[in-house]
Amino acid sequence: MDSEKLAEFYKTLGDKTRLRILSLLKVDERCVCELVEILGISQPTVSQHMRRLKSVHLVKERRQGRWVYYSLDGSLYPFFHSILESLPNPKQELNVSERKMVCD
Amino acid sequence: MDSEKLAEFYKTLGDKTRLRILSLLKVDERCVCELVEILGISQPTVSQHMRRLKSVHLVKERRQGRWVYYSLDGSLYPFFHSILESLPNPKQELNVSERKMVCD
DNA sequence: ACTATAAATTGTCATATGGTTATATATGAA
DNA sequence: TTCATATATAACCATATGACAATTTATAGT
Repeated sequence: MDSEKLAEFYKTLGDKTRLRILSLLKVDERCVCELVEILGISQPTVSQHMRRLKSVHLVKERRQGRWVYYSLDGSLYPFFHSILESLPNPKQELNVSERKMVCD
Repeated sequence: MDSEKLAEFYKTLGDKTRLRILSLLKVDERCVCELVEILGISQPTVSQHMRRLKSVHLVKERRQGRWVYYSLDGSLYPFFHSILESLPNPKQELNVSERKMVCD
């Protein structure tokens, strides 16, 4: 991978909201509307972030009815698991019942 | 590390020029004036990049006379070596004699 | 076909970024 | 001290970015 593409990749990681999204996707796939609720930002903003994450193949999408579910897709990056490990735990992002589901 | 600081770290990596600098420092420490010549950008621009790289502890500096030599300092990051490995080879950045020195 | 809902796109705005030139600071040599 | 050189900082500018509201597109259900 050349500097240009690699920089694009890191630039995509260089945003607090996108890191939070990746943290959440570590736990489970999510549709846009779920992310909107959990993150407390507007739907278009989430969609833009997902587009960007998708453009560097950090996530992939799965359409199911009206919903588009996003999940991690780091297959391109040999060091992707290192990056994932470095992400903060998403527990605090989730509400009580979700957190319970994650941690049980 | 929280999302905020981690994003700052990746944002610092998210620039082509800074990645080129890190590639070069993989080979050996460099002073600012060397980087100016190799990279073909102005001295203030290099200094700004070095300040930013230093601010997230990706490089450290060593003053020697009038020169400030910068070298890698990824001690903070457990996955730093993974990131370094992903950097493109800096050979093409260097001129013939430098390349010879690096590769011999 | 009509309605409702999920997601994507567009337009706009404030701020951040990466480059430049000009200037200031720091160090070594004469 | 004076001069030369290496580096840092400041001021500026064009472009990129991340947020929002408004709109469009897509899909499911009635």
